[in-house]
Amino acid sequence: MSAAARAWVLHVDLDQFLAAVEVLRRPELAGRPVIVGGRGDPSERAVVSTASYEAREYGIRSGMPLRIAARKAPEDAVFLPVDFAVYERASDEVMTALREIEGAVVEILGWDEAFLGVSTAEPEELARDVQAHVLDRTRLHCSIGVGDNKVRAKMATDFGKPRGVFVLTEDNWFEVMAARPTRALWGVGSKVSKRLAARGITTVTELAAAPVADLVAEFGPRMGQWYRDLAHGRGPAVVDDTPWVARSHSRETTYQQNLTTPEEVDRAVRALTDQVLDDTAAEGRPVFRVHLKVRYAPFETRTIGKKLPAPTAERADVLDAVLALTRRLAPDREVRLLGVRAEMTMPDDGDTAERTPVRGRI
DNA sequence: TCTGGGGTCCTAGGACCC
DNA sequence: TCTGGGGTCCTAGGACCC
Repeated sequence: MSAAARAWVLHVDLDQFLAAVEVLRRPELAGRPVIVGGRGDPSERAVVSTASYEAREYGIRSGMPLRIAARKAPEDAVFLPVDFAVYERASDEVMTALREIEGAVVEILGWDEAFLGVSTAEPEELARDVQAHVLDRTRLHCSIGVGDNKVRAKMATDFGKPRGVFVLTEDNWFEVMAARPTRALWGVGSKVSKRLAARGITTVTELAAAPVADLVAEFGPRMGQWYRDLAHGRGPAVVDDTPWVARSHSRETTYQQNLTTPEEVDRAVRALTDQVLDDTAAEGRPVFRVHLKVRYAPFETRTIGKKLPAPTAERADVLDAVLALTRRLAPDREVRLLGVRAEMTMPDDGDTAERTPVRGRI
């Protein structure tokens, strides 16, 4: 007799998504090291968005500066610019294919990944069917993590790459994860892993055994509990397909030459603010808070923000607020990157209450 | 070796009230 | 004249994700 059907979470993640899409429209690139990033010019300040598996053999990774990638790349490597519109279309096709899976609830996480909520007795078999269906519809390969919740499904995917399926549940969680560094957990980044290490916690096992009171003291009530649960592989299991509504829009630019004068910074901020306001205006939603992100050369990032006196759709008001923030910047330091973000009021309540659903965090 | 651009959400601590 | 303690709300800044 076969196992009874039960609820599972599948995490679908496209393999080398950007590079794969580029190879689809340029078949002659198949088998060559393909590096997608920036404007495709490896002499510019930009980073690798996606490297094909062939490029990864040379140590090229996402997030690596293009200049470094160029140094590592072999002669037949191809550098390509990021082409948002094309990936957007490919992503839509993938999500459409996923929604064709009978009985699946689809929660989109990003361009190239989604959770599927399913009920089945044979989750691995279903995962293989999903891979075949996505390949049939889009000619793109994906890896799938199968879990008894979102955390385990998400973290399982890496073990299945490329083109594989991996199952991570309460039964094998510690067998797989115990000895790994805390940084391997989804949501533990470099800062948190360092703070944990300072308290003698370096592995998943150590975090799982840490007194929750200690973690709450260090990280606050919510995150302290969350990190401990994470180390046990515990997490939410409900997949939610409610359409996503953006909370904010932002624009960022890294300048090829640093900005050295307040006038240059001013001009740059005006241009970025205009672009952001085009995005918020397109949604017809007022702005209630603005942020300015600045990266001073060589690499110190600061974020400053300001809530507006009242939500407004008036460009001049928002621009004034952003320009006021720029006056708080160090006048004598060179600026390498500027970013402007506008948080928008939600359609209904006019404020930040009722923040569901959530994308980017489970 | 030198680090993108798009997002979401949490926490500390001050302000304010009783 | 000098001074409580506790709660809640709000603002600003930062950490993390793909």
